[in-house]
Amino acid sequence: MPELPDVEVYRRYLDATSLHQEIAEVEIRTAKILEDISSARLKRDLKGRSMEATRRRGKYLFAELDSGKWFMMHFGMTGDLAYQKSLEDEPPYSRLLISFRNGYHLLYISRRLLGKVSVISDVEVFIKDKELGPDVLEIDYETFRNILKRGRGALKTALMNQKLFAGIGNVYSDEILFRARLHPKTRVGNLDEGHIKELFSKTKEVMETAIENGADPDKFPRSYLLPHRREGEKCPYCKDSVTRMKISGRSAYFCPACQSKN
DNA sequence: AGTACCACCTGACGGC
DNA sequence: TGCCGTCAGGTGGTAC
Repeated sequence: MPELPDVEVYRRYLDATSLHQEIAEVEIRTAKILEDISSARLKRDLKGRSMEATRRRGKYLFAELDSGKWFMMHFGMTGDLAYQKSLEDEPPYSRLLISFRNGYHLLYISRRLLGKVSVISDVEVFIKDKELGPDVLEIDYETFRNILKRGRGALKTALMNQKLFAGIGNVYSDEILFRARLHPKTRVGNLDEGHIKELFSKTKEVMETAIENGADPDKFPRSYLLPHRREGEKCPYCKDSVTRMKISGRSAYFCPACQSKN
């Protein structure tokens, strides 16, 4: 479930487990996850190296190698990391296996193969190539407002546009809109300063709350939409029914009573 | 330039 | 039980 909070949790996990250890072996089980790099090249770039630090931009995770290059990870819709000693209980869909000199292994897991890994030389260049907007965990209000005003169509679509804001995906955009009490189809151009302030603070609040709870939906406050994000479930505020609506190809869940259209 | 839809994959789940 | 359609937390390409 990798949106910004999930990837931030992975980043901290990587920090806590995998830094400063020499990579002894690399095994690519499914080459499909490689982005603009060959299996041989990825192995050459990782073997004998160690990860020294991590960075994240939106849903992209980067680990700096002691060579100065960066190991890039993106998780698609189904992705995870696992650090473990034994390979006996290896999780399914492990696509990349990094074995450290200490005997432990880091597994990159991707069921639907929509994620990508690579080695890049410059994170800033990578961000520029992908045209990623500012990370919403770090963005300040002025920037947030100016970017949002550039948006045109549905508010939900703008929030999820990684070129405007990096990090918000389908689930958390619904949560932000629910907490800001705005309809997902609200036209961006119709927002007033009060709406934008509310969106900014709810974006921060939702991201921070999600990270604090390990991006685990089961740990979310019951007053959030996420635990009730299914068609027909009761809205935690007004007991009206949560409704599903397709917006630019994705399912938006919202409460039609609480989230008025502007 | 912006927006909408499909493709990429592998399931999980509900209805019949 | 089994088959079928739909949906699933992302992104990039293509067609307007």
